[in-house]
Amino acid sequence: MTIKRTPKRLKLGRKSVSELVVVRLILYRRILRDLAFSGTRYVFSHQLAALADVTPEQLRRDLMNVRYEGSPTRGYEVVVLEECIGAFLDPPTAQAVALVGVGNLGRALFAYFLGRRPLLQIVAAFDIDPAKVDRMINGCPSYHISEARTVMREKGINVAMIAVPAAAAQSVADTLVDAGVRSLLNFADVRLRLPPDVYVEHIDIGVTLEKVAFFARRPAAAEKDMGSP
Amino acid sequence: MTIKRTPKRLKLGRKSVSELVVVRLILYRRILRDLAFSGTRYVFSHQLAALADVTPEQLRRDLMNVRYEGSPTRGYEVVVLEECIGAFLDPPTAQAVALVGVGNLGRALFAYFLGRRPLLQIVAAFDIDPAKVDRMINGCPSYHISEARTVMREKGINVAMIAVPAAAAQSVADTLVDAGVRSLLNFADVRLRLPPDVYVEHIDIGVTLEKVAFFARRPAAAEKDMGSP
DNA sequence: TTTTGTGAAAGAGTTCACAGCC
DNA sequence: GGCTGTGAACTCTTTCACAAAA
Repeated sequence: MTIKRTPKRLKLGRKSVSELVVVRLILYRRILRDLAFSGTRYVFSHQLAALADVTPEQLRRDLMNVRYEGSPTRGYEVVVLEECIGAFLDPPTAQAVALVGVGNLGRALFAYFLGRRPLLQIVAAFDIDPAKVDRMINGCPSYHISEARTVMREKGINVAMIAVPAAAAQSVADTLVDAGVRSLLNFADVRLRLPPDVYVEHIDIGVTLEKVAFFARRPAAAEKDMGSP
Repeated sequence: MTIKRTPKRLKLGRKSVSELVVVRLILYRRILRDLAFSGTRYVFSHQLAALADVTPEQLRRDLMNVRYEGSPTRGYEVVVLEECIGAFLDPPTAQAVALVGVGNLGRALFAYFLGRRPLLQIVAAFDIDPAKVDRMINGCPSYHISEARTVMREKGINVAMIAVPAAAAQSVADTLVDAGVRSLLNFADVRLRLPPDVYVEHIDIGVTLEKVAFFARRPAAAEKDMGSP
């Protein structure tokens, strides 16, 4: 009966993909890498789905976004599928990442990225503490935050991680956006207010732990996860 | 035409609430605390919604889960609403939390919980490194992981955070479940396979950064966030 | 057979739109 | 007027179920 029409959401880039699909594709690829490393040649959707903790139907639907078809007899060829997902996900060229805040969390992030992820490298760290500035940290130069604009333009950085105390996060984010950042990963437990063309992802540890504690006292009903990323 | 019937998902606890609603309620409460601290007495839904980066309609719908009604003239009374959300979210008694892995990330987590969150306290830390075991870390005793079962039973811990290398995470998780944990927050970048009555939340930093990097190179379409937690 | 890829249906979550109230 | 609470509509996501393939 309703004659409504809400066109909305014109495709972005080539074809519009939801964040949920992107996250799962990233996850599938990681699992495929492990499989390839352990010598597996082929996987069926139900096997890969089990490893990723999703249903086989969901996996297959997600893979429709990638240009690759499996064989009904052998399933998916591990390395080929991994490459096809990569072709979909990866930037044409490596992306440089900045890290702001070199406290415990910042150092943990450095440790995380040591060795892996050649396409995403932390190439600059920032802080305000004079003791942490103008040094090399895990092979990466650190600067005072006041130099952000210059350094980030120079190195062409457009992705940054914020690992500073909550009180400083908004001002740091403003500085980064001013320095040309397009996309942010924020670990401080404040919601950042930024221009709509900047993509922000919050990893809110406090909220997440409260959530986990909340669901720790449910009756006994099995509930699925597939949560944060 | 289809005569299908899929009853499914019987309510859990009192009334079934989705994870998304729980996360947002936790977020609203944090913002209400800040507002109360800064002396604000009343908020309208559109103000609180703006601070939480959701629509006013969504905020109001989320609040339907909480036993509290606002006034059309003054909006919501900050401290009262905060308390009502607390009554919904909080455990009847404080919850004890364990932390496994006292590396950089583990120490960052300690720093995170210093002072705040009186209802969620890290009361035991575990590691395998002899240098980190049988000491006090931020006022919290640390034990070898082999003592987990005893210590956790003794202290009645049923929530744990896993901050160990990926290779060790599954085995740690198995140990914890054996020790009676009902709910886990996992920071290692592996998907844990656990019995369905254990609630698991993954904070997968690698996946999340790849996601952020992916969305850093979108055309220019404004996309909302409200992501991981 | 068992598996893949995919329309179609179901289920979740969000937004619209309006009644009722101050 | 401007606000809240909420049924109804809408949109997004997942699951079902089946044709086609090897």
